[in-house]
Amino acid sequence: MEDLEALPVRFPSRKHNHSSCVNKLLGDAEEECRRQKLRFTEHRRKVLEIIASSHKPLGAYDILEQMNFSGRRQAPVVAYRALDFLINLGLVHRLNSLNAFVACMAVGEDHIAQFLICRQCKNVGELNSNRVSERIEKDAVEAGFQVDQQLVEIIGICYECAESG
Amino acid sequence: MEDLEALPVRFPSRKHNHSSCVNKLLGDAEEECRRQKLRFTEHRRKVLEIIASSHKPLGAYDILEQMNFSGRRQAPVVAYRALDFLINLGLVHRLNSLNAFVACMAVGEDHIAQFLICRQCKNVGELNSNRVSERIEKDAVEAGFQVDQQLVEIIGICYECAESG
DNA sequence: CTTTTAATGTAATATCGTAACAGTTTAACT
DNA sequence: AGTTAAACTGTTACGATATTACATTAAAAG
Repeated sequence: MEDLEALPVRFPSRKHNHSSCVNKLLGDAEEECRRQKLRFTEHRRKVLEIIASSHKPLGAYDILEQMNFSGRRQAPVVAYRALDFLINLGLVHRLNSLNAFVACMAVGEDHIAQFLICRQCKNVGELNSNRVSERIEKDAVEAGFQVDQQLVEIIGICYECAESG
Repeated sequence: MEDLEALPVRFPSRKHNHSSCVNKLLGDAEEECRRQKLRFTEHRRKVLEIIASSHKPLGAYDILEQMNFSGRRQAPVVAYRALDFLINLGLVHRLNSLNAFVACMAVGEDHIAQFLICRQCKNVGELNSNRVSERIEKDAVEAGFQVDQQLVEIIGICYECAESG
């Protein structure tokens, strides 16, 4: 499967280093907020940090649990508010099939997010295939439908889980 | 837009007659249950009837409300059990983006369901494009991912809503 | 007709998400 | 700086969605 290494987008490997994801995302967030004159507050930073530290989707209440930095238990709405903000900024995606959230792996690439969800290791990758989104757009139009938003979530097994049985 | 009339699959028109949908679906259900030696009980029939009577997605609790035929309020689990059964049989689909359910419009056609959800009239159609599902399959494989299940939900405006402003 | 499997009834509870509103901080503008 | 407007936070309560557990009943298979 060596040839796959050359592909532009690939399911994230288990070995890969998350801390670089986190740093990149936090940097992107800061820059984007500066540009749009939005406030990158502590809650928002913390939530992004938590989400970015894993490629496994996290539920809002999982995130909430990890927000106890001041010893206090936060109300759910705190997590949801930060998530809404980050989603609007395109830094976080919501997985509708799991009621869960993942960090965006393609910030600034102007993509229509499409997700690959491994049901074994639970990691999530982004497919983000223009060929898929264009095909959807064309076929929908043929069916008499004008597309605003596409939701593509693909459940299966990633190559690493497939290899390790 | 007359030429669209010739298309094999099209977003369901407002004018179209639901009672034929209901009858067809109930017939399919009975036949399928006979074939697989499964029981098509009252709850299951009722839930299918309720869902099939509309192309608008219904939440489990909406369905539950309409199940008060014996004057008694049923417990949520009653609706969920029937829904699970019908989904396994392929007679009902779940819309993850809405936490809601619709009747299948292509029973027995061996399709991978893809949904068109009109955000104005709330009706739902099925796109069920093989070109889309094959494109997804191919691109996922290229990304090192083996597909088990595809989830495609497309939000937008149907042609009738678009025409009427 | 008895055994086993499937379905139901019922209560309780888990999980996910939002509304409402008072209080505080920040930015923007005199 | 002082004032105002906008955005963010804290807190409580609640609404919406979904599942677990277990006792009971009904149906099918032997």
